[in-house]
Amino acid sequence: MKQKEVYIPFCDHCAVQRNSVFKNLTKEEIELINFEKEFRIYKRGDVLYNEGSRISGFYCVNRGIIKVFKTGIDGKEQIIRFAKSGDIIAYRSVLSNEPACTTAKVIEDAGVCFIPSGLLYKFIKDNSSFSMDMMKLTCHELGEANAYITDIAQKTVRERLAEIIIHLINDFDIDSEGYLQISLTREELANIVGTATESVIRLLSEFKSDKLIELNGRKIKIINQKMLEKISNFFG
Amino acid sequence: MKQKEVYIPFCDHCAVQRNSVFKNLTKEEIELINFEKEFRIYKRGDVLYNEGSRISGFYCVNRGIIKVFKTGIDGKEQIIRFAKSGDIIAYRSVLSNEPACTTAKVIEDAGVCFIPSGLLYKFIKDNSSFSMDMMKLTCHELGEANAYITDIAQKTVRERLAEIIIHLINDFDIDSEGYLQISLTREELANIVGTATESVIRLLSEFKSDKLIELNGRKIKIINQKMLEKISNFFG
DNA sequence: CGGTACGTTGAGTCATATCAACCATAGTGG
DNA sequence: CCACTATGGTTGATATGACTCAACGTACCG
Repeated sequence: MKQKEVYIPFCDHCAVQRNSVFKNLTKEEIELINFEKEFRIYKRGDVLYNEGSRISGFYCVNRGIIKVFKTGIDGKEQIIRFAKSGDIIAYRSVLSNEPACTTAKVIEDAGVCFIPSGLLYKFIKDNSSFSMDMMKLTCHELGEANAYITDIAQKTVRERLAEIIIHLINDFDIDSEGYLQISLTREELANIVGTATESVIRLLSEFKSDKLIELNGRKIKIINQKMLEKISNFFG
Repeated sequence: MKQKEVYIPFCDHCAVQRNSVFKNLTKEEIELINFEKEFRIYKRGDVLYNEGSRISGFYCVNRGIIKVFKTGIDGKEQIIRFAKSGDIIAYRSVLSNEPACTTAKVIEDAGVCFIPSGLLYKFIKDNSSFSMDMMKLTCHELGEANAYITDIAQKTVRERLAEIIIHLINDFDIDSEGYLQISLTREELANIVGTATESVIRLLSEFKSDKLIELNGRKIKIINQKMLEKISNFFG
């Protein structure tokens, strides 16, 4: 992990602007993060932390994409969420004071700030607006988790795959040519949907012959989003 | 809903003792809840609030059992959690300031205190210990939701049913004769596991012939918990 | 006594998992 | 430079878990 001329982001040009969870911190508090944080650079495949480990802080993603997953029986990953620029991860373990219930692994080369737990506790204690924002964030995530439980329990793999594609569009956008701005292996897609890799492959090529998407390796081009939404039964 | 001589519980004899999320509130704050809360009595089948509605407060269960569920496609319920004495529900919607993402319905006749949102906001603002406890609660629930996503995505119905039974034992205990202290319809069981009613029926009678449980209507007697744990692949 | 909700069982079907073989690509080391 | 290996992608054949549909039993309730 050579780091030649690493540009370390300053918090006050970074998180605050983005309407992030830090938006209600005071100048002094931001300055404190800026002082105590540790900027780290990761490459694809690097692990930020492992399921079961105790962590002494949380992470704020500056750039890149991280996948957050649980490891199920016989090692199969279940991807719980992705984190991208502006998102924080591992705060759940810090706040519930439990070992990490997930592993975080880099999907696209990333720059991440590590912020010690102490600061999180301090801000929650001192700054009730921040406290409220954190609560809002957590509760929102809980709501999404509940929705996902229902989906996974009730929808078919086909519906779920379509829905995941819609979610990825919402979270990562598509470029001017219609290409989804995140590329995942078929296995990773399977590990979000909760199915076998082969099923994802088959369904993707089904979507392709139905002219809903086009495929170029890992790049997915969205042709008919409306129809995908219809298939997914998803109204969000 | 006739209420003759309703005994309204006093908060200081109630929640605080129980090592609940309210344990770090001051005497004055507890008194405030006691003053502003509204005690309500519900019978089996009554609905506390509906998915999609805006709610102006949250609920603290004094006695009884409530099921909290989302309604999926063609009206099939997905039970997310149960709430019993000492548990609070609907706080998620209040804190995230979103409409309720679940419906809450009574399973066993219940007494419930309704506490207006304002108090929750106030306590989070004024009392950082409480704020931290709420955060801990939410984050813990989020961890459980994540675990459940993984289970539902990766385990078979058989494994999940066994696991649910174990969870129910942990949450609701068994009486001196080994009977699980919560009784659910087969359909409700199916709506936790995320499967069809018929599948639950078949698997339960399978468990019965394997001498893992005995069945008396809705009452489930636990014979071989160890084996159920083994089947469920659950280590918690 | 009929009605409604719940429980049970059997039979047939289908979506999805599993297993296996094969190809493409890229990185590695001798 | 070429085998060698690992990783990811694809396709086909086969197996099966779980759902659906349907019929029927049971029990409680007004």
